[in-house]
Amino acid sequence: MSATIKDVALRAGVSTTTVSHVLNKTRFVAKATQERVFQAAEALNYAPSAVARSLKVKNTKSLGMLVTTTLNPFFAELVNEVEKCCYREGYNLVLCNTDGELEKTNSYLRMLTQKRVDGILVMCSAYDDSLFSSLIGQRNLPMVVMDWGPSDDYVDRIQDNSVKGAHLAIQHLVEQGHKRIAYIGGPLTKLPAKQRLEGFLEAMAQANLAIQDDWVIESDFEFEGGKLGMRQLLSCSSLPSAVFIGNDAMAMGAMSEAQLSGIKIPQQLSVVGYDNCMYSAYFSPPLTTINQPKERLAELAISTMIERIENPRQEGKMIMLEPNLVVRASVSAIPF
Amino acid sequence: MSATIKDVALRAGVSTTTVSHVLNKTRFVAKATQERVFQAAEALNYAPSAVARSLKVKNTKSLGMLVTTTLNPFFAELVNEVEKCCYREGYNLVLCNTDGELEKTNSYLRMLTQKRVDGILVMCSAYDDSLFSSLIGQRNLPMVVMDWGPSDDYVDRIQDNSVKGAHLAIQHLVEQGHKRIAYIGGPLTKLPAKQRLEGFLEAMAQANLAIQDDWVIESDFEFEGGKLGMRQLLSCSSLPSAVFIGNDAMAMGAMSEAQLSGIKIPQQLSVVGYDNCMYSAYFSPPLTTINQPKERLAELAISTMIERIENPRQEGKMIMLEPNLVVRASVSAIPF
DNA sequence: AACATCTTTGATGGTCGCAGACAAACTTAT
DNA sequence: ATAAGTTTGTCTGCGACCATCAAAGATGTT
Repeated sequence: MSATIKDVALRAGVSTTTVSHVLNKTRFVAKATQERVFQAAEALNYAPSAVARSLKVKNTKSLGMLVTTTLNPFFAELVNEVEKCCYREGYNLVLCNTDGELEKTNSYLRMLTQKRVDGILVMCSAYDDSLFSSLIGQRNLPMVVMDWGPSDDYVDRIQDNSVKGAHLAIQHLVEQGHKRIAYIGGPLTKLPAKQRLEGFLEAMAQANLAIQDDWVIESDFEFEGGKLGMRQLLSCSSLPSAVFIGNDAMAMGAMSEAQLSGIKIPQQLSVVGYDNCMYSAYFSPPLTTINQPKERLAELAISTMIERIENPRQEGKMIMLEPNLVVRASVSAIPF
Repeated sequence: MSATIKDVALRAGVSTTTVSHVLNKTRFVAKATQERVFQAAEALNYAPSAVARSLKVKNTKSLGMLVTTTLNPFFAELVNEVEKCCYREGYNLVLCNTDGELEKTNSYLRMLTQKRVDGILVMCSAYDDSLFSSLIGQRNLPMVVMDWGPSDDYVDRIQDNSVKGAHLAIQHLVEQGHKRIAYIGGPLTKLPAKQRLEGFLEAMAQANLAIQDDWVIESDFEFEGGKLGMRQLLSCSSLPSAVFIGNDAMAMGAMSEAQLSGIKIPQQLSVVGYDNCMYSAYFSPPLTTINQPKERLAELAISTMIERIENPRQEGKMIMLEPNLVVRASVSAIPF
């Protein structure tokens, strides 16, 4: 099969120790000897076995990432950023889509544990108890969970401030003169969905605006869910002048549905999304939305992870990220 | 740290061999003994070390995937399908975005080799010679490359039939009465871009339609590239009645730009995309596009991969996938 | 010149956790 | 008592790292 360190040593006429040392630059070796080693390695197309190495040094330089689904553009962008950070830090990323299935999640958790990844990034944004208990079984393994909060002192948590994000959205609409505002959100089993609804409710109350019951709709954070949500909204006896939508994917579905029904955005209906996915700048019209700092999120996740890997005994940190409003063209001002 | 097989053996009062055998069901062990082993494993929270195992059995049950960027929705969807297949087959997927950088690609190639992944899926769709030579250095490693064709007999290749896809698109436009057709394509350093252009040219010729030079635009397969491409197209002295766009991401950018300029789609301008990404159904209007069978692509890639892993000596296969047209609402018929 | 001491460089063998070839112990049958 | 079957154990090696040891060369001392 592939050459081992022994083969290289043999060919270079030195000991394996020497080979190891020149390859890892772990102590001084005579120039000439180094040269011989390099040549031998080259000739044999030698690639040191990370698995043997890992067995000895007890780390694998790989991280697992548990994510609901990368089909959602927000997650896709986040994974992209995480991958970039991992690469920069010399880690490999093993991608695990849970598809929201407990069994798949558990199975992956088991695999990752056995493969001895150095840590696990969790981005499932569900606060389901059963998942939770799966996770704590792995307590020994460094973990940072984003967008979700098992109240455990030994995992690090990173959260976007979703209730603030919702406030920002509503404030913007109010400033533009909107009073009749609807909401299409994600499934309440997910923390961000819950928080965004909460923020919506709060902000509406703060602005002294009435909330019409059939104008707050729970959907699923997917394209199709947005479409369905909008259809439901359009079937109401009276229509709002604006709608805040829990994420950009649903916003896209919703806008498509509205426009198919002949509704002009933003003239007849304003919409604000959430996430600021890349493509939301290319909607027709470009979407006004709440930005989640994905790059920052990924960076924090990885740096926190690495800190924890290097110092496993420290207490769990909790990091809060601040969203901000990105104004584009999907909200119109209402004249008084 | 974590318990080893030895600890389990000790606690269960048996040899490590027995533990190994009951855990792997690799030979008969008396019921009672099994029970003791399971209990011991449970009590110690034992998770067998896949790294030690891999060292011994010489496989890692993980695959590497080299992909330009998962920011592109098409790749994101493909990766998603690939991940599903991997999971089903008991493999882990390590995600490697090359971002089109040779250095990153090489670095990842090295890492994957050292980590002893069982195979590498390549989806860079560049036919750059330098990348090519990086790859053949890894000749020993099972590889299936999609969307790209290093003419090497020892790697498997899967291609979508992009020239046919382009034909389909143009035929559809022609059938709807279009004669003035433009094209915005991807960078010609990528094979699919090249093939789609080729198909466009062929199909136009077949339909006896003239090709206006400034109506064929080379862009970059990104959202923004589509936008820029459309801007360029709109600056032409005369406008086409339809445009075929090399992928859905660019189609989105292009449509957004056109609509921002007050152009009605499809009334004033028809557009056909390529890829049939999930979200293209939610454009305004929903996009007529060429479907690439992503699920099938992923399945073929993985099954081919596994075949090759099990039988490394076989000759390289070449598999061609057929695209098909998905009609939605972005093309209008032109009355004669 | 001969010996001691220090420095530079190379070799040896144990270890990580597991699998599996080989074989031993213990039953039961003949 | 021997053969055949059942159940379990011993031992080596996978490929790298590393602490320890050893040899050779350099320098100093008498």
